[in-house]
Amino acid sequence: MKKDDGLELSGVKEIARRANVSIATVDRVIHNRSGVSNKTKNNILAIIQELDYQPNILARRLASKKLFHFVILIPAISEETEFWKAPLNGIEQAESEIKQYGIKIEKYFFDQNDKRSFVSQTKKILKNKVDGILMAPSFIEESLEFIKACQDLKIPYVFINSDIPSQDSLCYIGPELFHSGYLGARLANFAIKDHGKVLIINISKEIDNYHHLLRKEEGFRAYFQDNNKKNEIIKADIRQTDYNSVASLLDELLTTHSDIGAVFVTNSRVFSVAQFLEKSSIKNIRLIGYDFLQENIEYLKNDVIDFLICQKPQEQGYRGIMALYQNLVLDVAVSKTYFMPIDIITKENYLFYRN
Amino acid sequence: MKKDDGLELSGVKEIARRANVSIATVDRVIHNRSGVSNKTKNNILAIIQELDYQPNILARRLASKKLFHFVILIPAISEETEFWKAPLNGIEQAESEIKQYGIKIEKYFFDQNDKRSFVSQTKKILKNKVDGILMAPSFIEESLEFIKACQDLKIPYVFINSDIPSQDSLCYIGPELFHSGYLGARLANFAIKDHGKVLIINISKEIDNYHHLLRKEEGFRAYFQDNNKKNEIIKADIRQTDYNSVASLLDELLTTHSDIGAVFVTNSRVFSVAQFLEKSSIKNIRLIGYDFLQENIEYLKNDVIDFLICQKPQEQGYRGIMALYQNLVLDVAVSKTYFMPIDIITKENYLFYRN
DNA sequence: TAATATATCGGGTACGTACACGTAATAGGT
DNA sequence: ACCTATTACGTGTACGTACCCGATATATTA
Repeated sequence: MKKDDGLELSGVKEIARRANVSIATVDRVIHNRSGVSNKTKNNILAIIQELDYQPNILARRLASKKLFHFVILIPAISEETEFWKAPLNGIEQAESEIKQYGIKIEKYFFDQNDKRSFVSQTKKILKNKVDGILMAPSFIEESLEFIKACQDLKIPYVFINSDIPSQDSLCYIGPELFHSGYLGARLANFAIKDHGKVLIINISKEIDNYHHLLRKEEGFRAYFQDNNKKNEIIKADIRQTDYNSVASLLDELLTTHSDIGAVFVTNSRVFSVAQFLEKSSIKNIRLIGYDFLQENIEYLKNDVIDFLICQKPQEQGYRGIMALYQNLVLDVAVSKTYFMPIDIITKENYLFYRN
Repeated sequence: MKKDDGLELSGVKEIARRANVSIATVDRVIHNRSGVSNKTKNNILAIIQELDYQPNILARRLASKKLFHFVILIPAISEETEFWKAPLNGIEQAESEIKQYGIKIEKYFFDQNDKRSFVSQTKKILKNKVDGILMAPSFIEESLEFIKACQDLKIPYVFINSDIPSQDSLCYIGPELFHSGYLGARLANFAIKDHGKVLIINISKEIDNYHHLLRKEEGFRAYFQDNNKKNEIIKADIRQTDYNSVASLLDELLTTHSDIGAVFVTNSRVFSVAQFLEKSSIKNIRLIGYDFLQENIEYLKNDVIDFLICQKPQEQGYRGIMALYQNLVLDVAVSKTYFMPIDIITKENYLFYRN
């Protein structure tokens, strides 16, 4: 059985036939190149409309010698946290799917605790030919500077995992932080009902990521307010991310406040809190945190962590690359924001979770 | 910048050059066609190995006149439940992505309450040329008959949403039912703690889908057993799916058992239970059920339903078609089972859920 | 008027693969 | 020895698009 069974004609050849011109002329119109009179151009455009011509991507990519250079700029996978391993996996999955279409992905990593590494990587990036960028704009000031350069060079960029709104990015792919915190509060409330205090902990070394955590905190508080919950909310910031610092602060907090029923950790470092609770044999405190990390999963299995909220970091990476691909290669419009689902992971469903 | 910047040669042409034969001979070897001496064949195979030759899918699909016919056989979207709308959406999304690669999808639907419609559709399917099938094996006996015919015709088939194990399907894509019920129990227990009875309700007209629900029930009970929960579990089967039947049975049950704390409905018909609870102004019963249907979401918003468990039916459809595509067109191996994640949907995160 | 520039277009080849067809060499049969 | 089959290849065209290179016609300039 052959492809043309349906006897539908289309393609540049048919357009050329109808317009009584050559294929080359049709091609010029399609690519908006010069060398075509307005009359024939309009005629051809009309025929394209009429036929609802869809270019054959296969033939297009095969014939085109153009090679697309995509660049990613994300935090390196540190010993501190392997969070960024997941987006990288997604990026590599996308890469393997589209590399045969003439797309090359250059990978740049920076140290989350060092702005200068971010800046120096951005400099390197712009030394080469770049068609599109997928980046995590962790440092706001430095990111703004970088995207200004990109705008001048007319290089489109996609934000991943955290957003800088109204910066004319091609799109943002990542969590909606407010509702993420809001859900965290619901889970906390579910766990302890209306009794006991709840503790919010931000564990972050870098002040720049802080607005991130704050937005989650807002959502968290909003839930208790919206639902008229009277639980007292206590907040703690921890700038030193090592275990000992976390432990000593927790120790202090738990002696001051005897009736804490639940702890909400606003990022993936919930495992260090879990470690403390386990070591201290504290079992009457419910714990909620973020991200499908191996360490966190272990405590989820132990019932030390009750809920993990996760937003498919791997899919974020995958979709980020695909957004560039669809926009630049397939010339398809992509939606400005793609909020990831806010997934709830428990001991009972983690086995089936796809990061 | 051109594609061949990397100066890497490959492709049949290069293989032919190295083997000192023509392209056609290489092509014969690649497609395992006859007309090549063992000596040259082995030589060419060795070179292919050495070069790690990856055929160019673009050129392959462009040059090939072969048209793939995929068939889907799933329940029709009934007024009773729009559940199958989601998988169909996923199928159509996949279709739009791969139709340009010479793939056509023929859609067959059957009535979930009528085995004969299933059988008659299977007969129709086999009248035409079919390269692969995506089906929901709702009726076991009839499905077994059908896939026997498929095996004879060497047509690969993918199961979706429910499985018939050890039937040599290309793969199964759908939920793992036991853990799904297990999670339901955890959520129920979370909602009512250790007090009160829990009620399991199977609402299903067709006895054939019943094993489905039973497996979930097993998981549900297992949770309570594993965790030494003493809550009494009451079970109810409802064969008449109309609201009045459901309502009258619930009425009866709730008068007999005064202290029911939570209800677990094993499928998407949880909305009818919700409707009853709302109409009866019963607020002290927590409700857990299945699937992201508009009706269910409304009750989720009203706080009548507490949790919905959902397993991405749309993605199931998408992945089902893609599994066929990858296996038949790209000649890539696909894993035998792909269990969908078991997602928890609440009032706080439903806005961001991707079905 | 002739030379030259510019605008408008067509011919033809290439991308990497599939496959129909032709051809040469060998084998087997009479 | 001749004819026929069979085996083992090579040649060439097609898929739909991109784009180089030229050809022709018209406009501009000296």
